[in-house]
Order: sequence, then C-alpha cells, then structure tokens
Amino acid sequence: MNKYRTHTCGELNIKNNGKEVLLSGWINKKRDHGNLLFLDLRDNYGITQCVVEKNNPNFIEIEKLPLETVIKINGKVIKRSEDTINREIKTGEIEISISSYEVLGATKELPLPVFSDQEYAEEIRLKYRFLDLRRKKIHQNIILRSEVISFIRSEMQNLGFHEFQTPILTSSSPEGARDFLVPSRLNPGKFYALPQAPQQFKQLIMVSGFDRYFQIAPCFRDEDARADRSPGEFYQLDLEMSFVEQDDVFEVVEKLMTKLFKKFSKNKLLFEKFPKIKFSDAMLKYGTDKPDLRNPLEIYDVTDIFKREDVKFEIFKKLVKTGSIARCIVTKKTKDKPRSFFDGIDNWAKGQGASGLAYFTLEKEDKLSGKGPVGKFFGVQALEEIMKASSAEVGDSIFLACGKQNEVEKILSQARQKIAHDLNLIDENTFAFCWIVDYPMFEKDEITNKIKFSHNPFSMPQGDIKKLDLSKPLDIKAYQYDIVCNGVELSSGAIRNHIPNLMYKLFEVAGYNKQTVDEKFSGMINALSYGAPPHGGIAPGIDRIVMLLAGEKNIREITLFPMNQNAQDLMMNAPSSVSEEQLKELNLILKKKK
RNA sequence: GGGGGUGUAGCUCAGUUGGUUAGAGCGAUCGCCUGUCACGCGAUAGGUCGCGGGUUCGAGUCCCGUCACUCCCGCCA
Repeated sequence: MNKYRTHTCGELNIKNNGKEVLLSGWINKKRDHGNLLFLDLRDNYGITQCVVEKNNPNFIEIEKLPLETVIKINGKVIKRSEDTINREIKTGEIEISISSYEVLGATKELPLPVFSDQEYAEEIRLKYRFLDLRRKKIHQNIILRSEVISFIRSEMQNLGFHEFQTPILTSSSPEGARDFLVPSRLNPGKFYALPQAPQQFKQLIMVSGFDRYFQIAPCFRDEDARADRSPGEFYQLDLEMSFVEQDDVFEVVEKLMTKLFKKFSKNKLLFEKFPKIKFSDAMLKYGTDKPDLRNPLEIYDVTDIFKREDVKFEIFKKLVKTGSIARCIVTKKTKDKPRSFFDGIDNWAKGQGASGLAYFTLEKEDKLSGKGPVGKFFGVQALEEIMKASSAEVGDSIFLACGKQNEVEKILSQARQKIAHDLNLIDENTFAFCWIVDYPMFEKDEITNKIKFSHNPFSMPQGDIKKLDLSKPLDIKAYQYDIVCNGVELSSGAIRNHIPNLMYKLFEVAGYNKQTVDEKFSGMINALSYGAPPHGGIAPGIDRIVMLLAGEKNIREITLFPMNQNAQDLMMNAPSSVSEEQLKELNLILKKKK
C-alpha cells in the first residue's frame, strides 16, 4: 500500500462510505467552529472536506496548521447529511472524519493567497509561480495545454507524420528576428544561435526523404513581448510535407484544427471548411491580414467619391488629390444611436493617434441626406454613389477615414473591431478560422526604399517559374499562407522553393549575391542541389492555440514558467551574471557599464 | 527606442480642495464559537505611502527626476 494515500482528493464518494482512507494534500481552507473544524484538503484531482471534533487529541494542533501546509490524514469516509451536501464539488456527498494526521511539508507565511479568485500583480505571481500554479484556473489551463499537445501528437501520428528533434544550438541567420546567441568555448569568438524556428532543418528532413515531419518545436526570438507573445521562447507545431501543393497542407491542418477545437472547446466552429482570402482582399475588406471573421463589418473603398463636384468635404478632397485614399465602415441600422456612440468612436480613433473618424448617417425624408457633422458635405447623388460602393442603406451610418493607404488600413482595422465590440456584433462563443493566401513575394522597405522579402525567402513564387518577370518583383505572388482564427495569427506557412537557381535569382532581387546566399544558407542551398522533393509546410503556434481554447487573452495564463515583459524569470533569477572564470573560458570580455 | 496605465500593511484596495495619530477586507497572532463550505464574533500586531529631490507653515495628495510592473507602437522573415 502507498505510504501517503489510498485515494486522491477528487475520487471519494458515497460508494466509499465507512471506509478507512489515507489522503495527502494541501490545506486549501479551514473553517474553525471552535469545537468543530472543517478542513478542505486539496490535490491535483480535487478537494475533500475533512472534519475534526474537539474530542480528537490532535484537535488543537490541526486547528493551528496554516493554509497550504502539506499533510497526510488518516480517517473514515462519512456520508454527509442531506442538508450539508456540497453540490459544487465531486466529493461533496461525503467527508472524512480525521483520526490522525502528519505534516509532510510545512509552510512559511504565504506571499499570496492560493485560495482566492482574486487577480494579483504579475510580479508576485511570477516570483512565486509555484504557488500561483496551485490556483484552480491556471492549474487547469496548464493541464489543458498538456492535453492539447498530447492530442496533437497522436493526431499527427495518425495522419502519417513522424516527430523528429532538431538542433537547439545552430547557426545565426541574416533574415528575420534578432537571434539569441550562445558563445562557443571550443571555437573562440564564434557563436551558436538558438533557432528562431527549425525552418532549414525541416526542409533538410524533406530532402533526406522522410516525407512527413512534425515537432512540438521550441522557437527562440529575441524580440519585445506583447500580451499574446512571450519574450524569448515559444512553441510551434512545426510540420512539413513532401510532394504536396498548398491545398494538401490546408487539408491536413483543417482536419487537425477542427478535431482539436471541437474536442477541447464548447465553442462552435463558424466554418468547417476554412475560407481562403487573398492577402490583397483581406487588406481591403478588413485592413489587416489577420481578420476576425466573427466580425460582420467590412471596409469599402470610397476614394473616387471625393473626386466629385457635389462633394464639399474639402479636407478629404485635398488629401485624395495628393494621392491619399478614403475608405469607410458601414454600420447597419444605427440611425437612432445616441451622439455619444459616434463621438465615442471618433474620440477613440483620435486616442489611437489617427486624425479621427468622420461619420454621418443616411436618412431619407423628402430626399436622401447625410445627418451628422460631415453629412452636409455630400450631395444626393454622391450619397447614392457611396451607398452603391458600400452596400449601405437608409438608416445605416458611414465612418470615414482618409490618408495614406497603410494608415487608413490600420485605423479602420482597429475601428472595425472597436465598433463591432461597441455594437456587440461579435459572438464570443465561436471560432472563425480562415486562410490568407497569395502573399506578395517581395515588398518595399518604407525607410530604405529597397526591395525585401515580405515573408519567407524560401517560399515558392507563383506562376510559371520559367517565365517569371523579375523586373517587376512587387507583382510576384508566393505560395505563402497564414492561418488565422478570431483575429489571431496562428501561423505562417509556404510551399518552399526547392530549386537552387530560382532561389539565387530571388535572393538577388532582395540584394543578396550568390556568395552571400552560399555562405549564409550553405546547409540548405547545398542540400537542394542534390535532388530535393517539392515540399511545403506550416507551423501553428501552440501557445496561441491554447490561449484560444482556454479563452485567455494573456499568454502567461497558459505558460507554466513565463518570463516577464523584460525577459526576466523572477523565480529563477534569469538572466544572471556569470563568473569571470566562465567568461574567460568562453573568450569573452564584458564592456563596463557607463 | 517611444506613448499610456499602475505603484499606500504579507495580499487586494480606499484615501476628498494639500491639514490632527494614513484606513478597510483577506491573511497572520490571540481569544470565543459543534455543521461550515468566502463560516461567524471580538482583540492585537503589521506602513520608508516605489525611490530621490523640490514647492509649502504643512505633501500619500502638487512639481521635477528616477526605478519597477503592465498595456500598446516600433520590432516579431
């Protein structure tokens, strides 16, 4: 028999009535009546109420045990009377009458209470993460994460994928995020980099003939944190497949995601077959390449309206003349909304750093008119044109933004979410997946004006690769795609370019000569020269998937031991200083702080 | 690198126009209480008001600087 327990704290019920049992766990809560003491014992599996009476020789001692002490109790399962049953917990029909106890782990005074649903400052939660993790909600989030990962592993295996590990110490790559560097002792002055993703390795696995690979892969990027982005490290479901086209990758991922989200969430899936939206359409209709499709609002281009004679909105007209664009969001049947609703959105936009959102409502008494601050600037025919361009009807309202394309896209994409939220248009109990496809291969760097890869330099360009017109690089589309759910970008993926000559050409457009490519991507480019299969893949972010399933908005709520915003582990004291000895061994000298 | 928010007891927070000895709940300690499940009641301890400077007869409160945490922008192929 186990020395510590015969049962867990979550399993005893009426069927065990009268049984002598051993339970071990934490003291979750005490209710002391002086001559009668209730004690809730908690472990990973649940809570069991234990009871001691004054006549027990241990009564005074048990009464004094602080919360969160780990104890073992010996006692008898007793059926509770009908009026004292607790329906909230699994073990609520019984309680344990304690006959003896033993302290297994004493506790100091707690820096934060475990028994509480209150919110606590991150700093204290992260420093005492082991206490924080005992709390119900986060404890369950972490278990959910574990189960999600197990499920993914078994499903991927069912789909014919093999899991492989790839190196953690690898080489620095010139594109992309900042690398974490690790100095090499055996090669003084040289550094390893932690992988930003196993991108090159997974392609090498395909060249090695393994056909279908996946990995729950740790990825390291030295970039600043956000609520939905851990500093430093995160996990991807990295996968790659040989002899496939874009749709083959989509099929695998859709199968996996629908099964996963149905299993771990009660929320409905809005689409079983995920819609495919062209990047350019997404930017026009939603102002972003990660649209929340639960949101019914769309954006319409109305630039041409401001070239009309019967439009007197001079600020916009002037901007349009100098190359700005004008776009709008239409809200249905909002003519009776109070002024505060409209001004609230205008003020919110100003708070976002935009020049605000102009608005008016379409009304018709004798004739069509625009009601609201800028409504008077539009003639009847202009209003009709706006209605045509934006599918608006009488009673709807128009929110307008004008400026440079990327500024308008940005503010309207945010406004789209803000307005939908204010009007309560988003069903929180659904998941809306979609694919964003047809990304451009290159884009212009706004500061340097140089052509650069817009996403992954290893992506395959679309069209006939023999007739590819490299003189117009901005027109080239790639077999590059994103999967998005509820406005959260889960992943990017691509069909890869497995043809070395084509890759050299594309890199040249982005300003890398052959020699640089050979040097920086030697492993890859060399491998592709020895018979590489066409291949492609994707890498959905595990953390964000679990966030969506857990309904959390902060990635730390689904991460066991996260770092804070400054990439410090407050519990382990990382990063930390190292000894002179260690530095010497690594051939490193630290610059003195000024 | 930039912008916003927060910082008062172990924890969560209140603290008015600058004005006596800075408060509450939870937790801790002590006492009372035999059916609670956020048990109840009473008492006690617990404070460099993030830190530094300034204005003032007087600063938790106003001003300047600084630090920490957090959210956002930049960044994240």
